[in-house]
Amino acid sequence: MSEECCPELPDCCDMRGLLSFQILWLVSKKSMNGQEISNELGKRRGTKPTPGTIYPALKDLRIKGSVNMERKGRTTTYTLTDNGREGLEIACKYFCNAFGEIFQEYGGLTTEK
Amino acid sequence: MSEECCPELPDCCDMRGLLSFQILWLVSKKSMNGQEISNELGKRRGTKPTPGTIYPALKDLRIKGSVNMERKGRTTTYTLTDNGREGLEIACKYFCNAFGEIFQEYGGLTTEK
DNA sequence: AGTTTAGTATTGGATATCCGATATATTTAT
DNA sequence: ATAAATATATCGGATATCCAATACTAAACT
Repeated sequence: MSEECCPELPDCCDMRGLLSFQILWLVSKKSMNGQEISNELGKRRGTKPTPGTIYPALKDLRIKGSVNMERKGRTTTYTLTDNGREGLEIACKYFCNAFGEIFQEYGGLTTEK
Repeated sequence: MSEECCPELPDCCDMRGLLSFQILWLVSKKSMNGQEISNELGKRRGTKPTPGTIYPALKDLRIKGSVNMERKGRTTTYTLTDNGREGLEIACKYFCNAFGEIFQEYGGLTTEK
């Protein structure tokens, strides 16, 4: 088996969305560059976002003031701003309120394999 | 206080997405008409989707074969198809794999108020 | 020096999700 | 019968999210 599980994409409904939210969540755990963020997203979503997806998203988050960019040589490190951390708190509340029941009812079933 | 909590929308990131997934989840619990589905979404998201949001989404799900429509008088009742139920299972797996950690780390904190 | 690789970035095109506005049909109320 | 309310539906416009393709820069390699 591979190192991480490989979630299949359903054909019943669209699973896009919440990319910027998930980026903020990941960056809140650890400041990372674009490739590292893409890798973390790939682990969770099954497919790594392409450059045309991830870099515009990061640019928007910078414009919103949610993350800082610091370029050093070849890589750009993204760090959560204070503003971003406050917003993320609200976003997590919103997210858990909207989707929490799905985990409570379904989430526990997949861990016991 | 009001009957349901009122999640605030963050300004740090976009919280759109997964509408069709959430509709399938709701309909899997109970066949409903458009207004009932909108009301359930409103409870979870804080704002009810407008007709311009919900009806095109339901139409797409019907075209995909995930739900059936049955019009009776003024209302149209939406029911999950077998195909939709299979897809929803996959979608839940995908969703929990992608976002589960956020609940595990954050979700429990909001229930104790 | 020259080549390759890694990381970043933009462009163009597609789709889903959002709203506000408008419209229609059915039911209920007057 | 008429009016009001309910439920459904479409249209136009905006934005986020997705990909494929292309391009650029800095580092590493030969």
